[in-house]
Amino acid sequence: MAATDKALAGLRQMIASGELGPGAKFPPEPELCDHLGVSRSSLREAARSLAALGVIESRHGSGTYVSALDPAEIISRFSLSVELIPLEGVLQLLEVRRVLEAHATAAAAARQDPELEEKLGDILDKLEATTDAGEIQALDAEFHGSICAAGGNPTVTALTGVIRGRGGHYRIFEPGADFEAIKQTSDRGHRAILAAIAHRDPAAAATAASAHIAQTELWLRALRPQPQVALEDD
Amino acid sequence: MAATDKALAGLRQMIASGELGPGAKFPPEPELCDHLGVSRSSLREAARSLAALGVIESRHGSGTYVSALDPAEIISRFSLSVELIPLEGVLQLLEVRRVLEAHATAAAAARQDPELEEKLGDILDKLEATTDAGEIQALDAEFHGSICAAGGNPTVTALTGVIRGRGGHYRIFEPGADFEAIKQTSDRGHRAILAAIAHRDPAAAATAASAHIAQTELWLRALRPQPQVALEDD
DNA sequence: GGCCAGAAGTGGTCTGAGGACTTACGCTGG
DNA sequence: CCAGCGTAAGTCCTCAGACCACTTCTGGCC
Repeated sequence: MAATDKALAGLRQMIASGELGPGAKFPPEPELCDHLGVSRSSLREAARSLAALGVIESRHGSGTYVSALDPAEIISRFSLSVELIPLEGVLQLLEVRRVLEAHATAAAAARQDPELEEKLGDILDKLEATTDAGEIQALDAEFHGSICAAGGNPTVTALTGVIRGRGGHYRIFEPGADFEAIKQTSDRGHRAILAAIAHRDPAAAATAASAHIAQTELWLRALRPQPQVALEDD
Repeated sequence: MAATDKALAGLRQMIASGELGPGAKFPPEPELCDHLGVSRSSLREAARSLAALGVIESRHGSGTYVSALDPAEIISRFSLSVELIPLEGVLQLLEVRRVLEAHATAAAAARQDPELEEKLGDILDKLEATTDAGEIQALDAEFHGSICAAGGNPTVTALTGVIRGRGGHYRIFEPGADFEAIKQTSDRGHRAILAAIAHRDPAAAATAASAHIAQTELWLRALRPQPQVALEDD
């Protein structure tokens, strides 16, 4: 087995065996090198792999630690790769989002939470009042994200959030020929979701959310726009 | 910005900008170091991060390439981290699997595919005839995996597969007090799913799949067994 | 008791060298 | 001319050593 793979397997085994639980601290790098029988370069490359996957965290000057191993945090790491997926793959991911978000929206509707409804109403008021593409995207994310969070499963919230972020790179809401029509359809979809939640109707909420996201898929398939290339600074 | 982060951002930007598409080859490491203004160590650590996320692939002696950027392949990389998630997080993930697999099973039922039904029947015949834990797990994965594949969305298949693999580390099917009862309930659940698919009844298929996985969640919550610690060799 | 400076511990980065593997070229023999 | 093969170039992989940057703890000072 190659050196880096050996180090990778060793580090993972230390966690999988229970020797190191969430938040635990690894021995210093020189000690790990000795224990695993690899050079420091190879150990560090293996550690970078696990850090990229959200399994461990290196803190400069302090040490290397096992992460919380929380699935929501681990899934969030996927945005680094998902943001690079081409349109064809994004459409497959949007189906995942549609199914999961319909489920989460239904769960949110089953709850009795006036504060949530008020918050969602405020978001939609702002959303319907703006035509700025960036603001639309941010408010849309806040609307759907709040609903998913109310659904009660942080992992679902994280997964749908990553996919939503990827879709947002496409310029559906840039001013253009169909801007008004698209914006109105989108706004109506949001109101339908909120109405279903306010009526405590999980089935209607799921249907409304599913239809809303399916509409986004249709726009993407039809427009096939080029994604924005700019990446945020890390 | 730290050196490794600078290299990471640079590599991602080369892909995001469209300069390098799926399958494209990167310049040699020394050239990239010069271009990005970092040392080879830092560049290699950044490359390892992206390789762990399934975005790039380094081939010894050949070069470094952009991956196919296929969402199913990228999601498969998650098994490295998902396999380390503790039970509490696995339950959140199982809800994701339940929702997605119900959806995929419904899609499979909507198709008319006698070959699939025959294949699934054969798998269940073997599954009902064995009591070996490893064989049960393999056949169960083949059964559900075949159905998801028939659902038509490879990304859904990959995601459910990763989660199923994680759940399989728990020893539900180890011989014990409730082994017989659990096995019978599981077998009946599989037959119900197959029957719904054979009857071309998507709604029934979704319900059967959802109930089957929900049952697994209940067992996991009740038993809270310790996961097997052994990891497969890479 | 609180604050601050120094020291120890630890990860981050760079440089240089040699090894291992893949690929492509050109030679040889048919 | 073509197939087979060996060599050479190209590229990534691993190691070793040194130094830097950041965090944390300790001890003394006010």
